[in-house]
Amino acid sequence: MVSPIATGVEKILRSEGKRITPQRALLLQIIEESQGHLDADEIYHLAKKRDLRLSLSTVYRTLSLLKELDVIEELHFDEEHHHYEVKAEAEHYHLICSECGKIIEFHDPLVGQLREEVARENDFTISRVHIDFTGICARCRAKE
Amino acid sequence: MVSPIATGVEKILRSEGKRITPQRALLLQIIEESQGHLDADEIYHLAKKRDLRLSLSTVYRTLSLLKELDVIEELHFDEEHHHYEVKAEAEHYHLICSECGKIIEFHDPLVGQLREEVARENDFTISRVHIDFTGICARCRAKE
DNA sequence: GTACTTGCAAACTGTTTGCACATCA
DNA sequence: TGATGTGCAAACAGTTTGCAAGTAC
Repeated sequence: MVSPIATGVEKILRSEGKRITPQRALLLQIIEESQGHLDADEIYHLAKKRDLRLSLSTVYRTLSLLKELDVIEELHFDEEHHHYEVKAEAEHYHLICSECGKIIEFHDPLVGQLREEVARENDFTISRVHIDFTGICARCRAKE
Repeated sequence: MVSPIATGVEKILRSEGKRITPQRALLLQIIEESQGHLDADEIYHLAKKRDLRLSLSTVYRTLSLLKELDVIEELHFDEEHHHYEVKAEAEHYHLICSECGKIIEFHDPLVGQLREEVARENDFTISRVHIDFTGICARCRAKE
Protein backbone atom coordinates (compact mmCIF):
# COMPACT_ATOMS: atom_id res chain seq x y z
CA MET A 1 0.00 0.00 0.00
CA VAL A 2 1.49 3.27 -1.06
CA SER A 3 0.76 6.51 0.71
CA PRO A 4 0.49 9.66 -1.37
CA ILE A 5 3.81 11.03 -2.53
CA ALA A 6 4.67 14.33 -4.08
CA THR A 7 3.88 13.86 -7.74
CA GLY A 8 7.02 15.56 -8.95
CA VAL A 9 9.21 13.23 -6.99
CA GLU A 10 7.15 10.24 -8.03
CA LYS A 11 7.86 11.03 -11.67
CA ILE A 12 11.55 11.41 -11.03
CA LEU A 13 11.70 8.08 -9.26
CA ARG A 14 9.77 6.26 -11.97
CA SER A 15 11.80 7.79 -14.76
CA GLU A 16 14.89 6.29 -13.16
CA GLY A 17 13.28 2.88 -12.86
CA LYS A 18 13.03 3.29 -9.10
CA ARG A 19 10.06 2.00 -7.15
CA ILE A 20 7.78 3.92 -4.92
CA THR A 21 7.73 1.94 -1.73
CA PRO A 22 5.79 2.83 1.41
CA GLN A 23 9.08 3.47 3.17
CA ARG A 24 10.20 5.98 0.57
CA ALA A 25 6.84 7.71 0.56
CA LEU A 26 6.87 7.94 4.32
CA LEU A 27 10.40 9.29 4.55
CA LEU A 28 9.82 11.86 1.88
CA GLN A 29 6.64 13.00 3.57
CA ILE A 30 8.49 13.46 6.83
CA ILE A 31 11.24 15.45 5.23
CA GLU A 32 8.72 17.63 3.44
CA GLU A 33 6.50 18.17 6.47
CA SER A 34 9.37 19.15 8.70
CA GLN A 35 10.88 22.56 8.42
CA GLY A 36 13.87 20.76 6.97
CA HIS A 37 17.31 20.42 8.52
CA LEU A 38 16.59 17.09 10.16
CA ASP A 39 19.43 14.63 10.52
CA ALA A 40 19.25 10.96 9.60
CA ASP A 41 18.55 9.86 13.13
CA GLU A 42 15.74 12.34 13.67
CA ILE A 43 14.16 11.27 10.40
CA TYR A 44 14.51 7.65 11.44
CA HIS A 45 12.81 8.17 14.79
CA LEU A 46 9.96 10.24 13.37
CA ALA A 47 9.38 7.65 10.67
CA LYS A 48 9.64 4.74 13.06
CA LYS A 49 6.60 6.05 14.92
CA ARG A 50 4.54 5.40 11.83
CA ASP A 51 6.30 2.26 10.63
CA LEU A 52 7.69 0.18 13.46
CA ARG A 53 9.66 -2.15 11.23
CA LEU A 54 11.56 0.57 9.39
CA SER A 55 15.31 0.18 9.54
CA LEU A 56 17.98 2.81 9.77
CA SER A 57 19.72 1.48 6.70
CA THR A 58 16.59 2.13 4.66
CA VAL A 59 16.71 5.70 5.88
CA TYR A 60 20.28 6.09 4.75
CA ARG A 61 19.63 4.36 1.46
CA THR A 62 16.63 6.55 0.79
CA LEU A 63 18.45 9.72 1.71
CA SER A 64 21.28 8.84 -0.59
CA LEU A 65 18.86 8.02 -3.39
CA LEU A 66 16.98 11.30 -2.99
CA LYS A 67 20.26 13.13 -2.88
CA GLU A 68 21.37 11.49 -6.11
CA LEU A 69 18.10 12.40 -7.76
CA ASP A 70 18.60 15.95 -6.56
CA VAL A 71 15.39 15.92 -4.56
CA ILE A 72 17.02 16.71 -1.25
CA GLU A 73 20.22 18.38 -0.25
CA GLU A 74 22.73 17.31 2.36
CA LEU A 75 23.88 20.09 4.67
CA HIS A 76 27.19 20.17 6.50
CA PHE A 77 26.94 22.26 9.60
CA ASP A 78 29.64 22.25 12.28
CA GLU A 79 28.64 18.86 13.53
CA GLU A 80 29.60 15.26 13.19
CA HIS A 81 26.56 14.24 11.21
CA HIS A 82 24.60 15.60 8.28
CA HIS A 83 21.28 17.36 7.92
CA TYR A 84 18.88 17.07 5.03
CA GLU A 85 16.28 19.31 3.45
CA VAL A 86 14.11 19.25 0.37
CA LYS A 87 15.95 20.97 -2.39
CA ALA A 88 14.56 24.44 -2.59
CA GLU A 89 13.48 25.99 -5.85
CA ALA A 90 15.10 29.17 -4.62
CA GLU A 91 18.63 28.89 -3.32
CA HIS A 92 18.89 29.95 0.29
CA TYR A 93 21.37 30.00 3.15
CA HIS A 94 21.37 29.40 6.87
CA LEU A 95 21.54 31.33 10.09
CA ILE A 96 22.31 28.97 12.97
CA CYS A 97 21.80 29.93 16.58
CA SER A 98 24.61 28.47 18.63
CA GLU A 99 22.51 28.67 21.78
CA CYS A 100 19.28 26.94 20.87
CA GLY A 101 20.18 25.37 17.55
CA LYS A 102 17.41 27.12 15.68
CA ILE A 103 17.99 27.43 11.97
CA ILE A 104 16.66 30.33 9.96
CA GLU A 105 16.79 30.35 6.19
CA PHE A 106 17.58 33.51 4.35
CA HIS A 107 18.35 34.82 0.92
CA ASP A 108 19.66 38.15 -0.13
CA PRO A 109 20.36 39.65 -3.53
CA LEU A 110 23.88 40.52 -2.39
CA VAL A 111 24.74 36.84 -2.63
CA GLY A 112 24.28 36.89 -6.38
CA GLN A 113 26.55 39.91 -6.66
CA LEU A 114 29.13 38.29 -4.44
CA ARG A 115 29.04 35.12 -6.46
CA GLU A 116 29.60 36.93 -9.74
CA GLU A 117 32.36 39.07 -8.37
CA VAL A 118 34.24 36.15 -6.87
CA ALA A 119 33.81 34.03 -10.00
CA ARG A 120 35.20 36.79 -12.17
CA GLU A 121 38.12 37.64 -9.94
CA ASN A 122 39.23 34.04 -9.51
CA ASP A 123 38.36 32.76 -12.97
CA PHE A 124 36.16 30.11 -11.46
CA THR A 125 32.85 28.65 -12.63
CA ILE A 126 30.71 28.52 -9.52
CA SER A 127 27.99 25.92 -9.38
CA ARG A 128 27.05 25.75 -5.73
CA VAL A 129 26.96 28.28 -2.97
CA HIS A 130 27.03 27.48 0.70
CA ILE A 131 26.70 30.21 3.24
CA ASP A 132 26.03 29.86 6.89
CA PHE A 133 26.24 32.40 9.61
CA THR A 134 26.52 31.25 13.20
CA GLY A 135 25.47 33.50 16.05
CA ILE A 136 22.76 34.23 18.57
CA CYS A 137 19.12 34.60 17.70
CA ALA A 138 16.97 37.42 19.08
CA ARG A 139 15.23 35.23 21.64
CA CYS A 140 18.43 33.79 23.08
CA ARG A 141 20.04 37.21 23.16
CA ALA A 142 17.07 38.51 25.16
CA LYS A 143 17.47 35.70 27.69
CA GLU A 144 21.03 36.61 28.57
CA MET B 1 64.23 18.38 22.34
CA VAL B 2 61.78 20.96 21.12
CA SER B 3 61.83 22.24 17.57
CA PRO B 4 61.11 25.92 17.05
CA ILE B 5 57.47 26.79 17.39
CA ALA B 6 55.63 29.96 16.47
CA THR B 7 56.22 32.22 19.44
CA GLY B 8 52.64 33.44 19.56
CA VAL B 9 51.30 29.95 19.90
CA GLU B 10 53.99 29.05 22.42
CA LYS B 11 52.76 31.83 24.68
CA ILE B 12 49.16 30.75 24.37
CA LEU B 13 50.05 27.19 25.26
CA ARG B 14 52.13 28.19 28.27
CA SER B 15 49.53 30.59 29.54
CA GLU B 16 47.08 27.71 29.66
CA GLY B 17 49.53 25.51 31.51
CA LYS B 18 49.99 23.38 28.41
CA ARG B 19 53.31 21.90 27.51
CA ILE B 20 55.25 22.33 24.35
CA THR B 21 56.11 18.85 23.30
CA PRO B 22 58.02 17.85 20.19
CA GLN B 23 54.85 16.34 18.79
CA ARG B 24 52.90 19.55 19.18
CA ALA B 25 55.69 21.62 17.70
CA LEU B 26 55.94 19.27 14.76
CA LEU B 27 52.23 19.20 14.09
CA LEU B 28 51.88 22.94 14.30
CA GLN B 29 54.80 23.40 11.98
CA ILE B 30 53.20 21.11 9.43
CA ILE B 31 49.88 22.88 9.61
CA GLU B 32 51.58 26.24 9.22
CA GLU B 33 53.86 25.18 6.39
CA SER B 34 51.06 23.68 4.38
CA GLN B 35 48.73 25.89 2.48
CA GLY B 36 46.18 24.84 5.06
CA HIS B 37 43.09 22.74 4.50
CA LEU B 38 44.78 19.48 5.41
CA ASP B 39 42.71 16.80 7.05
CA ALA B 40 43.74 14.86 10.14
CA ASP B 41 45.01 11.91 8.18
CA GLU B 42 47.13 14.02 5.84
CA ILE B 43 48.63 15.80 8.81
CA TYR B 44 49.31 12.46 10.45
CA HIS B 45 51.13 11.05 7.44
CA LEU B 46 53.20 14.15 6.84
CA ALA B 47 54.17 14.25 10.50
CA LYS B 48 54.88 10.54 10.65
CA LYS B 49 57.63 10.99 8.08
CA ARG B 50 59.53 13.09 10.60
CA ASP B 51 58.52 11.22 13.75
CA LEU B 52 57.97 7.52 13.17
CA ARG B 53 56.47 6.88 16.57
CA LEU B 54 53.77 9.55 16.34
CA SER B 55 50.28 8.23 16.88
CA LEU B 56 47.06 9.28 15.24
CA SER B 57 45.45 9.94 18.59
CA THR B 58 48.09 12.51 19.36
CA VAL B 59 47.19 14.21 16.11
CA TYR B 60 43.54 14.33 17.08
CA ARG B 61 44.31 15.45 20.60
CA THR B 62 46.60 18.19 19.35
CA LEU B 63 44.11 19.37 16.77
CA SER B 64 41.40 19.57 19.34
CA LEU B 65 43.68 21.45 21.72
CA LEU B 66 44.68 23.97 19.07
CA LYS B 67 41.07 24.38 18.11
CA GLU B 68 40.12 25.08 21.71
CA LEU B 69 42.89 27.63 22.00
CA ASP B 70 41.61 29.21 18.82
CA VAL B 71 44.87 28.68 17.02
CA ILE B 72 43.41 26.64 14.19
CA GLU B 73 39.99 26.35 12.67
CA GLU B 74 38.10 23.24 11.71
CA LEU B 75 36.49 23.40 8.27
CA HIS B 76 33.46 21.41 7.20
CA PHE B 77 33.45 20.87 3.48
CA ASP B 78 31.11 18.43 1.78
CA GLU B 79 33.06 15.45 2.97
CA GLU B 80 33.04 12.90 5.70
CA HIS B 81 36.01 14.28 7.54
CA HIS B 82 37.28 17.67 8.62
CA HIS B 83 39.99 19.97 7.39
CA TYR B 84 42.12 22.29 9.47
CA GLU B 85 43.89 25.55 8.90
CA VAL B 86 45.71 28.10 10.99
CA LYS B 87 43.23 30.68 12.10
CA ALA B 88 43.65 33.62 9.80
CA GLU B 89 43.97 37.14 11.06
CA ALA B 90 41.70 38.14 8.21
CA GLU B 91 38.52 36.17 7.76
CA HIS B 92 38.34 34.47 4.42
CA TYR B 93 36.24 31.99 2.50
CA HIS B 94 36.77 29.10 0.13
CA LEU B 95 36.42 28.25 -3.52
CA ILE B 96 36.59 24.50 -4.02
CA CYS B 97 37.20 22.89 -7.38
CA SER B 98 35.06 19.79 -7.63
CA GLU B 99 37.36 18.37 -10.32
CA CYS B 100 40.82 18.60 -8.83
CA GLY B 101 40.00 19.47 -5.22
CA LYS B 102 42.03 22.63 -5.28
CA ILE B 103 41.02 25.18 -2.68
CA ILE B 104 41.35 28.90 -3.26
CA GLU B 105 40.85 31.37 -0.47
CA PHE B 106 39.09 34.62 -1.12
CA HIS B 107 37.68 37.60 0.64
CA ASP B 108 35.46 40.33 -0.66
CA PRO B 109 34.05 43.46 0.93
CA LEU B 110 30.57 42.41 -0.14
CA VAL B 111 30.67 39.76 2.57
CA GLY B 112 30.71 42.40 5.26
CA GLN B 113 27.74 44.13 3.69
CA LEU B 114 25.88 40.86 3.39
CA ARG B 115 26.59 40.00 6.97
CA GLU B 116 25.26 43.31 8.26
CA GLU B 117 22.20 43.19 6.10
CA VAL B 118 21.28 39.66 7.12
CA ALA B 119 21.92 40.36 10.80
CA ARG B 120 19.66 43.39 10.71
CA GLU B 121 16.87 41.74 8.78
CA ASN B 122 16.77 38.66 10.97
CA ASP B 123 17.58 40.27 14.28
CA PHE B 124 20.53 37.97 14.72
CA THR B 125 23.97 38.57 16.23
CA ILE B 126 26.36 36.96 13.79
CA SER B 127 29.65 35.74 15.16
CA ARG B 128 30.95 33.42 12.49
CA VAL B 129 30.69 33.39 8.74
CA HIS B 130 31.18 30.38 6.55
CA ILE B 131 31.06 30.69 2.83
CA ASP B 132 32.16 28.20 0.29
CA PHE B 133 31.57 28.13 -3.40
CA THR B 134 31.96 24.87 -5.27
CA GLY B 135 32.70 24.84 -8.97
CA ILE B 136 35.36 24.34 -11.61
CA CYS B 137 38.68 26.12 -11.58
CA ALA B 138 40.16 27.72 -14.68
CA ARG B 139 42.66 24.94 -15.29
CA CYS B 140 40.07 22.15 -15.08
CA ARG B 141 37.67 24.09 -17.26
CA ALA B 142 40.39 24.42 -19.90
CA LYS B 143 40.99 20.66 -19.87
CA GLU B 144 37.41 19.79 -20.78
C1' DG C 1 8.20 -13.52 -12.48
C1' DT C 2 11.90 -10.72 -11.66
C1' DA C 3 14.45 -6.84 -10.77
C1' DC C 4 14.38 -3.72 -7.16
C1' DT C 5 13.98 -3.06 -1.92
C1' DT C 6 14.02 -4.13 2.66
C1' DG C 7 15.65 -5.58 7.43
C1' DC C 8 19.19 -7.35 9.88
C1' DA C 9 23.75 -7.90 11.34
C1' DA C 10 28.22 -7.19 10.43
C1' DA C 11 31.78 -4.10 8.43
C1' DC C 12 33.91 0.37 7.83
C1' DT C 13 35.62 5.20 8.60
C1' DG C 14 36.68 9.00 11.23
C1' DT C 15 37.24 10.17 15.89
C1' DT C 16 37.56 9.58 21.03
C1' DT C 17 38.97 7.40 25.32
C1' DG C 18 41.22 4.40 29.23
C1' DC C 19 45.31 3.08 30.81
C1' DA C 20 50.21 2.29 31.74
C1' DC C 21 54.35 4.37 30.63
C1' DA C 22 57.07 8.49 29.46
C1' DT C 23 58.33 13.35 29.85
C1' DC C 24 58.27 18.46 30.45
C1' DA C 25 58.73 22.07 33.92
C1' DT D 1 58.41 14.96 41.70
C1' DG D 2 54.10 15.54 39.93
C1' DA D 3 51.02 17.01 36.62
C1' DT D 4 50.63 16.71 31.77
C1' DG D 5 51.22 14.22 27.48
C1' DT D 6 52.04 9.99 24.67
C1' DG D 7 51.27 5.42 22.28
C1' DC D 8 48.54 1.67 21.96
C1' DA D 9 44.41 -0.84 21.71
C1' DA D 10 39.86 -0.85 22.38
C1' DA D 11 35.46 1.84 22.14
C1' DC D 12 32.38 4.89 19.75
C1' DA D 13 29.22 7.36 16.40
C1' DG D 14 27.63 7.82 12.00
C1' DT D 15 27.26 5.51 7.83
C1' DT D 16 27.64 1.67 4.40
C1' DT D 17 27.25 -3.07 2.75
C1' DG D 18 26.26 -8.36 1.96
C1' DC D 19 22.80 -11.32 2.04
C1' DA D 20 18.44 -13.75 2.33
C1' DA D 21 13.70 -12.75 2.33
C1' DG D 22 9.96 -9.60 0.69
C1' DT D 23 7.45 -6.71 -2.69
C1' DA D 24 6.23 -3.30 -6.57
C1' DC D 25 5.23 -3.46 -11.12
